[in-house]
Amino acid sequence: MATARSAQNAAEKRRIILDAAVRVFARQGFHTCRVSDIADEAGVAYGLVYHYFRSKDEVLDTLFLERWNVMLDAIREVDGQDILARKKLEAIAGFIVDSYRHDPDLMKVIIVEVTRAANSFGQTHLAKITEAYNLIGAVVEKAQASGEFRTDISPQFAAMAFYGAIEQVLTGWIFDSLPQSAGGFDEAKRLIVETICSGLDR
Amino acid sequence: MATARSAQNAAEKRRIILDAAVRVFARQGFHTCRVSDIADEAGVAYGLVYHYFRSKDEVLDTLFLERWNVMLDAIREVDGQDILARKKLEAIAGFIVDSYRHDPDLMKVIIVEVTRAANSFGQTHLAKITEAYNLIGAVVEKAQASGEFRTDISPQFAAMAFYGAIEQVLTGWIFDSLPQSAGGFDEAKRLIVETICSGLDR
DNA sequence: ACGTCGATTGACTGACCAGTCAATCGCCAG
DNA sequence: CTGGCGATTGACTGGTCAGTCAATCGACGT
Repeated sequence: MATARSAQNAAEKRRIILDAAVRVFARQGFHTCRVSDIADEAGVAYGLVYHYFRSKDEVLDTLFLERWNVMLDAIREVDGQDILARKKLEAIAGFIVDSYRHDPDLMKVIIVEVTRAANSFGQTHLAKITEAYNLIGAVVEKAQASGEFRTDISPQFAAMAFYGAIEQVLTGWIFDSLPQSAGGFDEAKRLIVETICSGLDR
Repeated sequence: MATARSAQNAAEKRRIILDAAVRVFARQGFHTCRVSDIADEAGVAYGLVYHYFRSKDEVLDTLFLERWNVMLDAIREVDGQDILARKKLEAIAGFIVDSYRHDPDLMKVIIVEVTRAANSFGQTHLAKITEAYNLIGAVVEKAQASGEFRTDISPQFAAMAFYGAIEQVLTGWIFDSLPQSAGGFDEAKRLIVETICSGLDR
């Protein structure tokens, strides 16, 4: 039966190209790399990239949306749980940090080429990106309503501060402005949440 | 006397091109715009851009370094004062927010095209960017030594969280993910410092 | 007047690269 | 075996632009 096996092969090839693209984008950057670099890295012919994707852009779009949707689902799932907001923020920060630990190249691409590049690609995905801020904002808002968080900081601001802190730490790791010590990942989760929830004051 | 007047004219022309570049970069992004767009916006001939700058890159480099050095000096100046660290952070956040208020286009270019694009341009300026983190880290470190800040959060982390929060808020304004209300700028300074120093907990 | 020299012009070139497409491959059904 | 069809190939095209350069301008000193 041709259909099933070839469908599987097709999906595998597509994945091979996507994975190669992650490595190439992470190494050279989206703008600086050529489509032929992706093809070479994947070990396929130039034209095959265009068999599986409409354009170079679509490759990056796919990578971003795949991962970002997983993250949005994770945040929604966490928010549905009946736990303290601080625990929710810990889980969210943990998810993002673990994403980086598990596949630093992919996270580098998403952050550097999409999230932090709202001018070019981010523009297309601005709504999706903003969705994350809104979900985090909702966590904060509920915590304010329940009395867990103070109410004189707008949830949207709090969300930006929280997400910004995480992204800055990842960016620091990505570009070696911040040392990645051995047990640094778990330490990082704690420090981020601790800073945002309890503050630096003694 | 030719020298003085022409030197002034030259400096003015250079400035006209730089200012035009800010508008063009902010509107279209560095990668997407052409050098001819800058020349058109400045009302000069294409070739003149290359009389004043070695390359398109050098135009962006100049814009970034001009502003970033001012900021580094401002941070150093603030840190030299004998005030609470919280006041120092307020002054630093205030300086950055005011920079945005005063020239949103320039800040957009610096953040979007350099600071948050460490892959392409940021790589060149990584050392300069990191210098800011280190200066902020030093503020925190001293505050820990004096007992003003808790000592279980590394100064480097705190600096990243603080700077990340600010940059994320500016990015939110830049791309309209975050509403810029009328008195929002001063409110923003307060909220950022309040969040990082005192935390969200009630 | 006139010569000099930096400022200014914009047409042109060379390189680069995304995307196309006609040709070939190879798997499977009949 | 064979025909069909999707997968795969990679040479080629068209368009885009950064950067060059020879020509012109014009301010100023003599």
